Amino acid sequence: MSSIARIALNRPLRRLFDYRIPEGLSLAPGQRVQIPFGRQQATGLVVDTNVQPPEGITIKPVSAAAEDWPALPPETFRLLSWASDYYQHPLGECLFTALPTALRRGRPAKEKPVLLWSATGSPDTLPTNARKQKALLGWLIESPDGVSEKEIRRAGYTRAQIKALQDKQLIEADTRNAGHQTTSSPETHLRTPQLSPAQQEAASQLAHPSEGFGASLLYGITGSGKTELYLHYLKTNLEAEQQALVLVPEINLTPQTVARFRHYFGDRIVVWHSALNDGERLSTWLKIRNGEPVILIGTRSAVLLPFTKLNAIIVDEEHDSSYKQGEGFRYSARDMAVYRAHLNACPVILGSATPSLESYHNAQQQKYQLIRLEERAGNALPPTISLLDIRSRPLEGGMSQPALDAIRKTIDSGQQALVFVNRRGFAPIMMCFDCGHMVECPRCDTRLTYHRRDRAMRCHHCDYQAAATEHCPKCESDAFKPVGQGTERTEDILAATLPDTPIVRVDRDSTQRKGSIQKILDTVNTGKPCVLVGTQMLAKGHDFPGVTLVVVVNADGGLFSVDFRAPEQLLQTLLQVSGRAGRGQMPGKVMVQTCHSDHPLLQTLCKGRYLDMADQLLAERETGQFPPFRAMAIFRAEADTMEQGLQLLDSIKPLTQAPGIDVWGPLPALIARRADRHRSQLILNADNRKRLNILLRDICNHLDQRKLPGNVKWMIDVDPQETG
DNA sequence: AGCACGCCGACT
DNA sequence: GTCGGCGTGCTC
Repeated sequence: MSSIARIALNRPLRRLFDYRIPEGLSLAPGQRVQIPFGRQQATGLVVDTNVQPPEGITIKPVSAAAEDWPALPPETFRLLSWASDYYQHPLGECLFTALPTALRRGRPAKEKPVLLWSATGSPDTLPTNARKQKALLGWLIESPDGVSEKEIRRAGYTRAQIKALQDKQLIEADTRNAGHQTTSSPETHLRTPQLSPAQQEAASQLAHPSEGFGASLLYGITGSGKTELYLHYLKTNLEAEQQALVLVPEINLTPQTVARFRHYFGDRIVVWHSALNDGERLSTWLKIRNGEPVILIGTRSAVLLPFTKLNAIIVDEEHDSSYKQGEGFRYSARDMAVYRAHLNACPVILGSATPSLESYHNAQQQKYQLIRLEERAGNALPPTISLLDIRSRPLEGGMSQPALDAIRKTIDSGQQALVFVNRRGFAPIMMCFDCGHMVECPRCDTRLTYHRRDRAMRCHHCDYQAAATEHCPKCESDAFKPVGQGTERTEDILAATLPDTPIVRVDRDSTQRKGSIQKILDTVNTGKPCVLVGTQMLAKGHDFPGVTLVVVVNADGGLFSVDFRAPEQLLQTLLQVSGRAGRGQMPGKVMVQTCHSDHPLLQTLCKGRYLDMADQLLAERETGQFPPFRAMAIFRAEADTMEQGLQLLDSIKPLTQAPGIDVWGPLPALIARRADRHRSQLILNADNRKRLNILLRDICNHLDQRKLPGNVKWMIDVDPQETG
């Protein structure tokens, strides 16, 4: 009797398929295979071997193994299998997200050989007007080792010019493999970061990789030098042949961050982020899979890479919500990093100035070791935070007079100021003061944001946009005015108030073009007086040593939100943005404009100790029986009508009735209609994670067997980041 | 997800 | 008469 392999496919199916393993072929979990599937050929991943074949079905044989080693090594395979079960997402899709595109499509696990062009003829035969071709040929004649197409194109030549020379048989391509770039010798990177006494104290508490699994929560206030600590840790603890993973939020993976790591580790540093193309991804993926001793700095999906010698994991800004994938396979890279460390029996360091309540709770429960770093490097003083009640103050474009005065004073004394606005565009609402009409998105239940720079009305929840109008589109009245604050409007007010001062706007619109953020940062880093105006983007990552004043235009959005995470997120944002102030020798000042200066949350904010606020927020979470005290999952439905989605969720509600599980809903989502899809949700809140997991699995099985109208989609979100 | 099968409307 | 619309069902 021949053996059977259970195989997962890259399809949204919650089931696996069994195949006969042909004589002479040996397969192991994680291995890539070619299989006949229906009447097509597909690429699959072996999940199990030696399983009992199903009855009454003719089993087809595996066509071939793509390679004789598992594309997903054991720990990576186990990590993804665990995640598939934990997040209740189809195993095949989970496993395949860990493969680069080429391997997903069944192509060989080999890098495309680099074509090197070299000259075979002389430029004499070229017509005189072919100047570019002549120049290129001249260059290639001087480069006997050949030049790659990438380099040629970077030098300003086009593919057509290469083709023209090739057709005339004046150049030829050599398919010789460029091979691995030689890594610079470790001798050139012997230096180790110098640590302050406070940093040394923190460093001494971190466990060595040889001690096996252990999670540490590094609470380090902004400016305390967490990155030096990471660098020092890796430098002194990671052996030459070992791999390490450093997770960072997308927005923090800047050339500066990478340069800082390269300074100590040279070419041992490799990066992984969304801007890489398929070829670069494959190349890095293979490096990791081959066990090359790299330190990988990467965003969310880097936690899925096939490390084989992983000995340390660092999650920087562990509270950052971008670690949670918001669609499809909705995993949390931070949580998977902790489980991965457990599987690899290595340490994981979670670092933040504003730890998530989840991680802080784990530290209090002694699951994580709490390490504090509460001293700013270089004796910089922490910023002072003050509230500015704007209830009865006249505002100019959202800015109160005291705030404008403070900004002017800062500029006059040769320093820089930062103004934080939580919305891009000019104004979030355009409203008619005659008929009361507000311009809405035709496809979503949202209002359109007015973008004055390009005279457009845009929806921030779908890709809809329309030309802005002078008059009310409904009643033609010219009492048609912007309501509320956006970054563009604040920029205008500041430009009018401070005509001789550069105003620099930083938001998604102003940084869209590649390299534009760098240009902006270069301007600011000259240290000349200027005002930075921007959104969340400003709160994350970048250092502005010249900034001594931070103004928060409006802090009230998160105070009374329906989302239980809103207060935590508000505090984190306010503290992160506050942390931008006063990095140099100048003490920083933060002014928070609010209509609720007596709100306890804002009161505690002024005292500035994040962990005190975290204690307060955790107490509220416990009273409300929210995570991390209970386990939460959301069933989301999406359909052409609200009725269909609610009906589906209503029909599964009886299945959720179990002891220890609270069920809320079904209810329309906060934005009930998005891109013409009606969204609803059923929230499950359980006192026991295991029981919740089993319940979710049962409901999935039930739903898989049911036939639903084609337009109705459902999905599960475990540990949701947003409950709206 | 693909892909085929299938059963109704407007075309050469 | 058939070309093609997308509803349903299946893939070891």
